[in-house]
Amino acid sequence: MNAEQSQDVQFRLTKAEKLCQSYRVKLTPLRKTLLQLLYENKAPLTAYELLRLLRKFYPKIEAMSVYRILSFLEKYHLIHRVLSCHAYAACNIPEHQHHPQLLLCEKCNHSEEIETESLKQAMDDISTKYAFFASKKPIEIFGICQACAIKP
Amino acid sequence: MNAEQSQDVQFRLTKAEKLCQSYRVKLTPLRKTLLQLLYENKAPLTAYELLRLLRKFYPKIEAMSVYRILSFLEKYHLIHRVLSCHAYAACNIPEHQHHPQLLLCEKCNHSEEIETESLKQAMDDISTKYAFFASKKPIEIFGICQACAIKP
DNA sequence: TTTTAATTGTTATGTTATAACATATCGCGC
DNA sequence: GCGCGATATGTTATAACATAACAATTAAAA
Repeated sequence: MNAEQSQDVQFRLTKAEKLCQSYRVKLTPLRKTLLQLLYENKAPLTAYELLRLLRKFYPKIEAMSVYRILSFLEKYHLIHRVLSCHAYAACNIPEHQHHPQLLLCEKCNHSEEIETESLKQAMDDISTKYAFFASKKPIEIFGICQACAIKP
Repeated sequence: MNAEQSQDVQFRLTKAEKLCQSYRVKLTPLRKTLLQLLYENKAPLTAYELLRLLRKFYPKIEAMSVYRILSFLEKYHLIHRVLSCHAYAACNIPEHQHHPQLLLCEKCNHSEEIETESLKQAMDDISTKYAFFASKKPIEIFGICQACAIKP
């Protein structure tokens, strides 16, 4: 990770801290470390991948704790649970609630959070047409990202 | 299940048989029974739910066989794998390949396969805007269906 | 009829997720 | 500082989902 990226991670962590303060909840060291791991990874990480990574800092941590932390972070919109790949991705815009839209690359596993107006519009159309009240669980779109498409 | 529904199941099974014939593959009794179970259920069923149901007819069947049959049926577009709930739903329009759009009710678990032009359009927009080549894995939209919304 | 491919059986194990209860730590009123 | 409740984490067990590897059987082609 280069200096710019590392700075970005720090910036996002600070933002997360402030958000937690505003919610009157605590971003404990454990929670912060896990969040940092997600910030440092473009690809969503599974609970057990996070477990292995966390053990470098907290050798005795168990799966249960990881799941608890993930629940906490999800509750405060700091991460998205990516249902389709049993994994968890950092949220890019935790400061306002939204219906997340995720592009998931099937080759490199990277996830990109997007905000596309026509997709929002489509959701509205569906609500109307089918009287279906969509929740805010991420819409997961699979495919091949540009970087992977141009690779040999 | 009433007579009309039962007739519909038979109709879809016949259609599935014909499709398999056209693909030169076999819809064996085991595969057909599993498919029928999915046709008879509005809600997607998990592999292990299917296992329990199948054992009424094939008492000695194991999980592995269920997964194999599910792979087969998915390969020939007869069912969709619903990633988010580890479950499998019958496809409504197996005769032509498409990018499935699923409405999943969080209360009653029913799934409805829809075809909404604006959602298709949104996918095209995203392809263009992000140079992202979407695959045909189902788009899963969560929420509350009309029937559940009006219930007490 | 032989031989080849497809299907199904069997056992073992890997992966993801939660339940239930114990212990520790923090913040607050006193 | 002390006791108390709330929050956070530790610990163990187990449920739920999924695949690997190899054996046996059945169907179809040569």
